[in-house]
Amino acid sequence: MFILNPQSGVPIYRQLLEQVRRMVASGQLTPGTALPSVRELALQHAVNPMTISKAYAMLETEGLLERHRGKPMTVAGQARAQVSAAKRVQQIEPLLDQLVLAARQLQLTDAELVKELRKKWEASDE
Amino acid sequence: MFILNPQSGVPIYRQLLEQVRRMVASGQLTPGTALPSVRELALQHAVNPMTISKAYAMLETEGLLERHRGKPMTVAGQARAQVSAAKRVQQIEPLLDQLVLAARQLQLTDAELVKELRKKWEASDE
DNA sequence: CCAAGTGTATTAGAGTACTGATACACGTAT
DNA sequence: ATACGTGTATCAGTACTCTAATACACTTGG
Repeated sequence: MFILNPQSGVPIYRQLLEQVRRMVASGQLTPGTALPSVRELALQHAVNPMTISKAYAMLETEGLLERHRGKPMTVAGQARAQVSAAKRVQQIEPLLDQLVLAARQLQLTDAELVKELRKKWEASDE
Repeated sequence: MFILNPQSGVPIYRQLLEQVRRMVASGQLTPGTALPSVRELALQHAVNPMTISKAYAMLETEGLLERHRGKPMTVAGQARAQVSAAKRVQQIEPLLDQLVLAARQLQLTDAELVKELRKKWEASDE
């Protein structure tokens, strides 16, 4: 359900935060949906359960998740299911900034960059 | 000369490492070129001089920079000036992977993604 | 020579991220 | 009631990142 890479340099909890935010914003996670359990995610990604739990707790503070004792965390009712495309685009701006900076410093052309992006896009098309 | 963002979550020394690598790979930094001094960069970005020094030291270990006592670090002679486009493209793969994952989770279309990328590209056109 | 410029070694400390072990409170199915 | 499923609090410890304050060795320009 989530893709967590402990080797990427990006803290695991932050990867999880961002991915949940995105999937709620896009409506792939709708209000009421139960999230994978802390222990399940931890086992699956060879990560400590508390790392997951803390990420979930932060998302609850944000109002994105709801906590029900003894039951799995669920997507909060107040979490707007479908955010406008414009607002969703805002969430990838930091990544775009990083990418464009890197491509410029490598003196790639915009054509090369777009070509590689399209290639990756197709490759992730399951 | 370099763009360092202490707030980005990516360690400063790593941002510097990557940017030097890219600019050497693209030939924007040629063998013999002197790099900005440790103290200059540190002042400019409100960062501790040792943070810069340590990044430089790592780049020397990599063979990308050369150290001359009492003089600025320079790009090493062995550092291949112009790496092939194919190899340069490899350096942005992790960023592309992150971006595509994010865009998919946000359920953006490839058209929207490419459009935003082009927009950022133009905006960074100095 | 001397002052100012290079990079660096050393040591100390703070803050964050993550691990690991343990224990607890609550809900649900049997 | 029992067993198992949730999430969580706590405490300790490790590793990494960055800051800070010194001091040193070297080169260059006056």
